[in-house]
Amino acid sequence: MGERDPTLMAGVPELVVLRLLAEREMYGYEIARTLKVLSRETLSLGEGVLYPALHAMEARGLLRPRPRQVEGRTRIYYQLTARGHRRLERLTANWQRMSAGVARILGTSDHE
Amino acid sequence: MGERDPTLMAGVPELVVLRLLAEREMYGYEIARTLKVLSRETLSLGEGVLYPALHAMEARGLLRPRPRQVEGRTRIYYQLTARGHRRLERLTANWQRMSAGVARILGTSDHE
DNA sequence: TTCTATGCCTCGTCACGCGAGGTATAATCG
DNA sequence: CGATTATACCTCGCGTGACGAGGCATAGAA
Repeated sequence: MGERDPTLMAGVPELVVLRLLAEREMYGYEIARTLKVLSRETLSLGEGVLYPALHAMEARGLLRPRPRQVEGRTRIYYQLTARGHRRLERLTANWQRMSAGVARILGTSDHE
Repeated sequence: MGERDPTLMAGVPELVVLRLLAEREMYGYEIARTLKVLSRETLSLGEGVLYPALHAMEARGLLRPRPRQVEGRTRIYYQLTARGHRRLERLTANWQRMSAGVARILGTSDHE
């Protein structure tokens, strides 16, 4: 029942969300907007991806919800747990290994 | 019925297989081995991934099978079609955009 | 009042990655 | 000779995750 690796599948949403939350706590809507800006439009998580992902990560103990009322609206801020930090490191390492692998393949003209 | 993009999901297997076949025609087993070596063990396509992927790509007209008998064993070499080349370009561009996006997120300490 | 932005949510689909298993031949090694 | 290893193909079934489309509610602007 340990954390299951995304094997080859990207698992990008989980990775980037964890990364953002490692910086500071944020709420869903904010995460989506920030992601768009930082990635310069190349990464956009639809809400149909984002919210289910957040719930799943919460259920796995990777983040802790911090609901707040702000100007009549409910925001659910999320904090990374210790587990979440560990997960982030792991996923980051995986991503780097695998994207490096892909880069090597893509840059292959048979040299090296 | 045009080619469906892997949205955010990696679609790495399809991408790397197309890339290898762009270089020269190869058969399944060879692809698996080559991939391992070139990516330095970081990318390994199990046969449960590779063969279904090859069949799917063939069905979509991205590659053309070239069966041959070699030393009593059957090898199915695959050639990239024109469609396959176009698909490769597209996927490559997508991959680069998105991995750049991820890299930007990962490298975020709030600067830039 | 109607529209836009904020802010949350769920449901159903679909494709895909993957492990486990299966077949068959050729070569190698005891 | 028999067993094991490498080659070479394949399928089935599972799980999960990405996604679009939709829905609810409030605040403020037009």
